[in-house]
Amino acid sequence: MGFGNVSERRSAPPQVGVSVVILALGPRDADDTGTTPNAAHSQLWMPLVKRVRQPFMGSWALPGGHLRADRSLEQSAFAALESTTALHPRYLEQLYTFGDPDRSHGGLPMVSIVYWALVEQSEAAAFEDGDNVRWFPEHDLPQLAFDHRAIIEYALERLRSKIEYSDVATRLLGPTFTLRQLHDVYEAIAGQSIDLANFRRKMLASGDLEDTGEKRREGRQRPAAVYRYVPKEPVNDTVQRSGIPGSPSAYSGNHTVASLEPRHNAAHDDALAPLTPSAQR
Amino acid sequence: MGFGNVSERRSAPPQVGVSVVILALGPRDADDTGTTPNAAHSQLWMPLVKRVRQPFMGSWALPGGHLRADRSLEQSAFAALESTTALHPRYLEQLYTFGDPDRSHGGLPMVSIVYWALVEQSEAAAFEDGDNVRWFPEHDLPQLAFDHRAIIEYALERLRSKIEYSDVATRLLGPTFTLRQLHDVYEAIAGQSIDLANFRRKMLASGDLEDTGEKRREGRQRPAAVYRYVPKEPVNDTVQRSGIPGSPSAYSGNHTVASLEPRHNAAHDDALAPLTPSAQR
DNA sequence: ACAAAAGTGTTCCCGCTACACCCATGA
DNA sequence: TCATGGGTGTAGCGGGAACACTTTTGT
Repeated sequence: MGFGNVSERRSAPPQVGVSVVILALGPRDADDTGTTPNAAHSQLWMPLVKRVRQPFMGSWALPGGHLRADRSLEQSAFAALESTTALHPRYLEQLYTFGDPDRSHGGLPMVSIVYWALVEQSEAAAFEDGDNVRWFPEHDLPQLAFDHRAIIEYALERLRSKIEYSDVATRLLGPTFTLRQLHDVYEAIAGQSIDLANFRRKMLASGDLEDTGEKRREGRQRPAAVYRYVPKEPVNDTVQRSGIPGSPSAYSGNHTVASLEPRHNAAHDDALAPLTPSAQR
Repeated sequence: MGFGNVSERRSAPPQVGVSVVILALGPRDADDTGTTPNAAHSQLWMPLVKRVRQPFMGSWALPGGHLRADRSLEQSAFAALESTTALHPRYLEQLYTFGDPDRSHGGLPMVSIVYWALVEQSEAAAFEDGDNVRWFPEHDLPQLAFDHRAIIEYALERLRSKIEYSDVATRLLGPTFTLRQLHDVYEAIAGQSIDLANFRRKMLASGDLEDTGEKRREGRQRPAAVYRYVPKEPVNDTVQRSGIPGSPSAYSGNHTVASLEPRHNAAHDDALAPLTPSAQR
């Protein structure tokens, strides 16, 4: 392998890899343990892996993997996600590509194409921590390798903004949910209280929630109506090409079920949910 | 160099490069020539380069270049931009990273980290087309190589959304401008008419425009007040690390003046204006 | 019957739209 | 003095925030 001299190595292209920020809703009340002050609402958790080599050996880092020329970036991200955590995300979207020379801190210069994923609560709850993979709550992260701390912050920002004009919130829950559950998700992400009455009206007014007819009892009081996310947006499947954010390019492997999921309207910015199999706005 | 067998090549990492979508406001009325129907408002133009090799030889493509391990992605994007067009963008932001295996169409599998840039009108107007570099209007693009057409579409989408909560519009003009000029930009990007009276009020109400005291005559009637973009947002320069979207990591080279520019509030999505030298929001 | 959660009503305010209007300037 | 563009006024609509209220259920 080895490159020639220093200047050759400098003008050479850097290494490239994929990393994933995986987010899931934590259990409702882990705060009775006294660790967190008194979190009124739930929190987001994410799995991290322990580094076994320098630099940052022993620190925690985002799950990651390599790129392969015969796979899409999304597939590579998915592979990285699955290989370390065996989770099935309900949402997966490119976040940003990081490539600053000094982010490697002594390692090889590295360009990281970072994705972020949402996993539904139940699946995350079933996951057992191992020696080298452990879940951490958003507000109590350990020492992180490289610039991963900032990357996570950025992913959370993206989530916070995206919740306002897309269906990401529902991806942290199962396919059906009560308005209170959804409300909890919004509060967890926003980090502040939201008027329940107005929230409920706004959600129902959006027209994207369909009453399943079921009732579900969350606490031990009156059961709540159960809804499903079903956007009315007719889905315009027109000029989209593969590899383009709006168009998913379906996995070749058949991992990731949880597929026949809602489309959503891209009100504002960028990439949509590539996990969705059909093209969308 | 050559790789071994097919499967080795498949699992090998793909090539990586940078491309840039460069946008500038076109001249006010190129429509008298009869080419375009009767464009009420200005249009966006972008420079493209002609490909001189297969695949897509002879087609037009986005300006691009290589990555170097000793340069940030932004610097590489800037270099690519400057080497082909010698322009000085007033805005530069990462757009998306494309890496689908089949986007190469017979060439080597290629991951493209795409940036988009805004150039001020006057500079773009001064630019002379060459044999291999030519400006095209948004609504009359030629045959494009690879998935570049879709990439451009995506960049335009991003611009359209970003105009609503950031200062990108001003980056298509000089450092100072009249409200009418700004209005034109908005119409060009939105592609539709916007009530001037309300527009003016909204802009002024935002508090980000400062009256310079000057007057400027655009047509040959009453001169208009000249404004400067000066966001009030106090700029929180806190925990930002280099390589992270919000933090610019200033060019090592000193190209790109046009630097002491406004910060803006990141209302919604993702990367801010990395051209801005000071950290923001 | 009481507590807790589900779900509804009502009021106020603010921002955006539409469109009418007045003012400054040069030909 | 008239045309053109700069700039202001105003009435109405609609969505969100605040918060009081009713209904359903389990203990």
